[in-house]
Amino acid sequence: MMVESASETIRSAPSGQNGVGSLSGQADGGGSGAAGTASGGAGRDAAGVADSNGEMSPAELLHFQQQQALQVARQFLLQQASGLSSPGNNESKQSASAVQVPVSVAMMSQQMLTPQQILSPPQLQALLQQQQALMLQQLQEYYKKQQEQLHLQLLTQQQAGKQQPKEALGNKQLAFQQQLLQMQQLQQQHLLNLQRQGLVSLQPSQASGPLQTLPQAVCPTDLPQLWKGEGAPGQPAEDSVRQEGLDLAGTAATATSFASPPKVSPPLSHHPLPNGQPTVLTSRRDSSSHEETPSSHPLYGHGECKWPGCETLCEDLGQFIKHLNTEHALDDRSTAQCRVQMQVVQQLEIQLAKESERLQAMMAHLHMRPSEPKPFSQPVTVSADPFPDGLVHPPTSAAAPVTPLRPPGLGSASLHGGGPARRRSSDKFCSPISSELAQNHEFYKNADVRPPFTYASLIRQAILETPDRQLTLNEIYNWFTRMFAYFRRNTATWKNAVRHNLSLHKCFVRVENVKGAVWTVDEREYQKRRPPKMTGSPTLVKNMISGLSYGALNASYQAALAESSFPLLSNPSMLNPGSASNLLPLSQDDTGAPGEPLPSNGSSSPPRLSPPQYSHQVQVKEEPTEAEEDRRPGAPLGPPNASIVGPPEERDLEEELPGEELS
DNA sequence: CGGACGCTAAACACGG
DNA sequence: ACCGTGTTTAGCGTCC
Repeated sequence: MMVESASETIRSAPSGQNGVGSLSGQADGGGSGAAGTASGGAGRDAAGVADSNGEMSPAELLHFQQQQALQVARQFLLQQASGLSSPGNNESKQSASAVQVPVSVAMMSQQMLTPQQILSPPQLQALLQQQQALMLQQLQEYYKKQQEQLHLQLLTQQQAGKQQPKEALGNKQLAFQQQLLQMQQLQQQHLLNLQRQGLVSLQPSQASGPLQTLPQAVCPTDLPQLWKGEGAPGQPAEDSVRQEGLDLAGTAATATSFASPPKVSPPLSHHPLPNGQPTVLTSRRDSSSHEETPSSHPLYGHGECKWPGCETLCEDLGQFIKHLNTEHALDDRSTAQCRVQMQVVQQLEIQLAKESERLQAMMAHLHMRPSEPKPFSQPVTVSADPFPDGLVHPPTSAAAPVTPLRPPGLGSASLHGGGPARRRSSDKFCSPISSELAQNHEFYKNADVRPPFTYASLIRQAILETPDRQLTLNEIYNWFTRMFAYFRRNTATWKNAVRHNLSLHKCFVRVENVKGAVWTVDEREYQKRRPPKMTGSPTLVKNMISGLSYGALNASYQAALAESSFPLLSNPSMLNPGSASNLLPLSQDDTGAPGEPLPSNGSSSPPRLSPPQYSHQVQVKEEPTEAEEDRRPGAPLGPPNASIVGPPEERDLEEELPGEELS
């Protein structure tokens, strides 16, 4: 029964993932599928609105539409907020996720990940962070403005609405939040730009799609194409100019700028304001007052029309105006495009809200930890705990600013909920256990969730965290209970499992000690044991790749490597600060170097990667181990050495070395 | 399908 | 006799 439940849980995890993936997939599919009709449908839709409101002035119409859009956005927000983890109405969720997709590669990748690879919060964060860092450097200024604009808009347009609470963070938080948001936006936009650049050429065909699904699936990324697709020769009209005067114009401008590569500094004013307070007005004013030069119009820049998807070349402003009036008059198409643009903005707003939420969660996690109620009171205090509380505290927050967001939804972890088995999958991916652990330390500690690691991994972790790298069975038990709420129950079961694992795996060596017997880890064996499959596994690799983006891949991979060789290393954060220092040395030695625990602050934790088999690692480990053991006064670690040295172990014989062979 | 793994359960042996 | 520690074996499930 236990097994069953376990497998079930595990299964649930994957399904959840798939769910996400499917969502995105659907969104995508919707987009492409609708391609054929999208333009028509969308256009019609928009047209319908326009028609129905035909009596309104363009400005009013637009305003009206915008309001509607905002409302929708609000709804989305609410839905998202409420339905973050609850199965809610699929549609809304889908739309939400669809919206998210463009937001970050990480997220996207997450969706693509295999079930097992659900990015753990930290992992996700890591990815985000890395990406953000990258983008930040390049586009911070630029996007800052944009974000501000959105923010402003949002605030302005929403009557101090529901979002308030979120924004009601402390100043500090706000600042932090904004930064994060900006970064995220940067990243998002960067992606957009990249994609756009690559896709622009595709335009017509692709453009076709999404309008219809826009409300839900539209992602900024699609816009360019959308625009293009829709952008059939326009109908004559005369109000286009007026439109610009509307908020919408601002919106559109904003969106446009989003869509367009940063390099193309839109006349829009995106000159970075020092204080980062580019208001729509400001930008507008700037542009308008800018001068009479051709580039003074928000929609005009670099000699071309910036109307989404247009890019028509205009020699001067006059010509541009003319172009605007003719090509982008207040007609169905333009209206539709405006709508799209509004939606884009909405999406961004939604995203913003979402990210804000996330940030809050993060903040809460990082800063409120102390006050956080712990479901299970402090675990049994460990009698022989080397690191009393240490384990991760400070490091976690310090080292990983961006961390686990979710105790609630930890990727796979949460899924395991109660089931007993983490399965191989977990095993495979759990080598980076330290990272994962470090980052979700609090979560696991408090949540009755089965950690996605194998017993062997956990045991190893427990042992390695010790300065001496040796623990008595009881200490191991204590570590388990201390680190995981989950193990505060069913003691009989997991303890038995622990013992079983200790006995079963050669990587765990029992050493007679003065005060009894202690267990140590034979890294070499451990590495050996884990099939390098991970590395070799096409699937895994693929997943990794798909799941990781940009530098994340490297980082995570490195982390994985480091981890595999030595968990602690890769994640000093995992250790408590104090203890970390103690441990680090060891690990460093062992690892052979990772002195720097990945700047990623461990956040770069990769999805549970299986520990790559790195021969040298093994070696490294081996050595230290030996030496240590030998030298260790109180700790007689003879046995392990022997095996390491090369003594024929029964078990060893059985297993074939992957070739990582230390030598 | 089979092998490798992982998990749980359980039987046994030993020593305190 | 009981308990904690270790060792083994068996059955099952998952993944490749």
